[in-house]
Amino acid sequence: MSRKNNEFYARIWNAVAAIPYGRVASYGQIAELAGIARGARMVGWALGKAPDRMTLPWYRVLNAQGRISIPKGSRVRDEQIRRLTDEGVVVVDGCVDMRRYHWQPDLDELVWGPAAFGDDD
DNA sequence: AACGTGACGAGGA
DNA sequence: ATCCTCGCCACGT
Repeated sequence: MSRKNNEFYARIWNAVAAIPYGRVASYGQIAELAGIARGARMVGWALGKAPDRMTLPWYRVLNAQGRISIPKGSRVRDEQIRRLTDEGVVVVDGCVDMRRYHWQPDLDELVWGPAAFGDDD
């Protein structure tokens, strides 16, 4: 913040806010959506500084492997698992099945557009 | 200006 | 599959 990059954070938060309920996205994915290629690390950093993290679906952001990146023992990690589970996302040992919950904007549009429902397989 | 840091990611051992 | 190393980007000291 303090710098013009404030807009840069806004984009990240905006991208995070775009993640649909019950779905998850990776840091790298959010970075790209925010226009910051390979800026995955920045996403996590920005989320930590998010002023409105209470209303932001930060918990829907995981690493590319579908694994929660927040260290164990952290109160926040526990909250993330709790919130995801509350949305119907199955979390096992801090891991989520990306094949099932990964948010794919393109596919999402394809699925929700026509008439199908979001549950392949 | 330089070096270290982090809620990352890809690739090699 | 797990562990380690290196590359990335922007920030903090």
